[in-house]
Amino acid sequence: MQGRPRDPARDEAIRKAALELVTERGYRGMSMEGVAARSGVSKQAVYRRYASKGELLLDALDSVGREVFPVPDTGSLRSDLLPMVRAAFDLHRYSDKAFSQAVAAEAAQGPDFARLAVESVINPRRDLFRGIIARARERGEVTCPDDDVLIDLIYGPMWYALLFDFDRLTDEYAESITDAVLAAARPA
Amino acid sequence: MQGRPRDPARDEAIRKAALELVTERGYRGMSMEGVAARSGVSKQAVYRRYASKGELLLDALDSVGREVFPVPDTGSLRSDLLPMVRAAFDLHRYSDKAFSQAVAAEAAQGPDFARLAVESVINPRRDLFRGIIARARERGEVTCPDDDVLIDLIYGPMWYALLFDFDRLTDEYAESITDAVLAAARPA
Amino acid sequence: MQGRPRDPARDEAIRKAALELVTERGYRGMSMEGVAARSGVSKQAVYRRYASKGELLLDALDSVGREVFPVPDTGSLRSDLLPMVRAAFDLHRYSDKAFSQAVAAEAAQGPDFARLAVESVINPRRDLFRGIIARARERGEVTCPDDDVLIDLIYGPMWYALLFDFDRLTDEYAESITDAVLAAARPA
Amino acid sequence: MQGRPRDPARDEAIRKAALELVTERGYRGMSMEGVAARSGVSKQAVYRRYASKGELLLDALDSVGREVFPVPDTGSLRSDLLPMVRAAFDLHRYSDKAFSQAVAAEAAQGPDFARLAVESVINPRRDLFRGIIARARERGEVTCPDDDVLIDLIYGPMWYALLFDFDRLTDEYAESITDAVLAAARPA
DNA sequence: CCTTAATCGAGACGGTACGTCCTGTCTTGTT
DNA sequence: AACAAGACAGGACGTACCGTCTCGATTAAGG
Repeated sequence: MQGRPRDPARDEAIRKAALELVTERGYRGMSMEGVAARSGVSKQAVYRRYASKGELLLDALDSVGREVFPVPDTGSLRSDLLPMVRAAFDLHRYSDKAFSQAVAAEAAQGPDFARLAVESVINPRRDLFRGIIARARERGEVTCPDDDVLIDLIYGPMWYALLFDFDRLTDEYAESITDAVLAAARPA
Repeated sequence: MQGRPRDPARDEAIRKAALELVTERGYRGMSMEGVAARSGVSKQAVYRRYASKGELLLDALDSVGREVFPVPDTGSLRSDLLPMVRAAFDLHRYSDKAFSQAVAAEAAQGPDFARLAVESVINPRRDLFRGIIARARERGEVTCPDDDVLIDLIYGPMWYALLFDFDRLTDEYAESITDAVLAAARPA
Repeated sequence: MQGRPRDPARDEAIRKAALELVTERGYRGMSMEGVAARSGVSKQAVYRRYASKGELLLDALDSVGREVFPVPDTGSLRSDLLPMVRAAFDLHRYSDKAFSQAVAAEAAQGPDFARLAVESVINPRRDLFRGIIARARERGEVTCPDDDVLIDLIYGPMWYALLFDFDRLTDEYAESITDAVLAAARPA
Repeated sequence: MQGRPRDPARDEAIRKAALELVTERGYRGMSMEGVAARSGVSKQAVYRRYASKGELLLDALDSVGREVFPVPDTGSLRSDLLPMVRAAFDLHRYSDKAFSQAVAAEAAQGPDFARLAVESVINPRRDLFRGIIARARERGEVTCPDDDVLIDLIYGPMWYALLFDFDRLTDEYAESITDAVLAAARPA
């Protein structure tokens, strides 16, 4: 037997409240208590779904209609990469900033959440770049052995900027980073 | 000035307790309350010295006998860079890991601490690389216009790994990153 | 009437669980939740039968095979009374202690349950003594006008001892109380 | 060293709130949370003073200006006893009813509080009668060996009536009980 | 030498959030 | 209908820190 099913409307309300709170007031301002209050849901209903603030955070993040960014395939690594990097930086510079900082805050507080975040947020995003790099490698545009290092060169600086609130994720910066990746991909 | 002077022994005890707690129990396990208790000092004595957990964190970090790493000057960018990157990665992989993660956690929670951390920890460390790069530029080893991007290529991936608890800050990784910086420094 | 009839096995299981819990863990340890869990019955099934913890308590109490104590008729008030008082004290001193204390706790918390308890537990027990006293009155052993006062002299001290956990309900005490009742029944 | 002293005004406010709540809403309506809220004091401040609802209850009870009832000494047991019994019944019939029922409820829920209550409330009240009985014994008005039984004959029925919400603590009842005590004190 | 003023410990204080438990109701699908 | 399962709002529980605030007791430097 399976009992009364969870009310999807509540799922929704909880995620919405979490998103709002984290956006408006940052990581510190999003409490389980606050989420319950704002969503008009009992604390139990929140804890039934999420054992911790972190889980809720990730699920809320997931549920945001991650509009799929079409991975480009132009035949040139640079022109494939640049718009992707720009899009990533833009996203984290504006709409997702508070959110990503919350993820960073939680991740830095313990490996449990870190693992979770890697699985559900970090890796999927990294994967977007793997196809591009693989194709470029076939074309001979990439000779360095390790794809992951190249991806680290993109996301590393991005999270670094997010973490310390550098106001650096501009289009020019995206270009600089892209060029660095290109250089590293095919070292002299 | 008059009145009873602050007891330096207490300064020390507080920093020590903070370090111990953050090392043993991570960011979450270091509370002002706990620091006071462990150091055998009153809460007031802590707050008199540090307005916030963050300030204490940074000061404790500062006070760790930052044994000055002698910045090398070998005449070649690669051989200057590599030991520095290795040392940085090593430090954050072992002794300073919990501590740096605490800094990350706090920084991600608000711009106030982020600014503070940049000033007292992030920038000084970046500066270590500036001299190296400047000398290399004079020798013609660096043609890319922006030093900061190069430094981001080092520290970005490092903090990224710290943040999400990647176990990646090995010597090989230091070499990969160094090579990427070299390639980016003098793009084809 | 239509629909599925109630399962008597569940009636039984519920009462049993209630008795066990109240005996093992006292009033505090008997929750509707706990009863449902222990009896392997849904909470709804419990609430369908009993609107409140109190009702369940009383019904469970009732259902305990109240082995009927044969009311004596020896021709003398004292020898009728004494075994009855002893039996009552004994019962509440041992097997029924936790249970009666639970009834007391619930009764003290509101007049609703108090009324219920009086009806289903208190009065029936008082009635046991009425016949004895009536017969004694006919024999001229009782001259005081009010039977109820005499019964209060028995049960009052008993519940008082139960309430404040006096360890006083011994056989000697039963004798003392009986003698007091006798004296009060035919005052000088 | 002894730190900041507790604010007596808060002591007072807490007790007052507890009294009000228990009077207005009964035992069930008095929660630690509610007391804190009504008294405008933090929950901590309440828990710092009282480890449990019971302790607070007793202290609040104690603090009520128990106007000392002058123990009479008229030379006759009956005329000493009657006003005392009347006063006791009256008190518990009116002003103290909710309060005493709360004490009963808590006492019935566990021996810890029961012991506490006996010590601070039950025994002191019993002691009021000891002097009277002792004097009467000297005068030869009391021949029964045990004072405690006589006192049980008074307080037993009283708490019994309180517990099950009998509306019986009238002046006539006080007289009946007094006469019963007299009879029991000097049995034929 | 004797104020004067900041320090010290201890710990109270109002808050806020934590995560758990129970109450009594309700909503599923199953029997 | 009753049933198991379990979601639900609400409310209380007792605990932990936060940062501020009294206390009375030191502890130096400056008058």
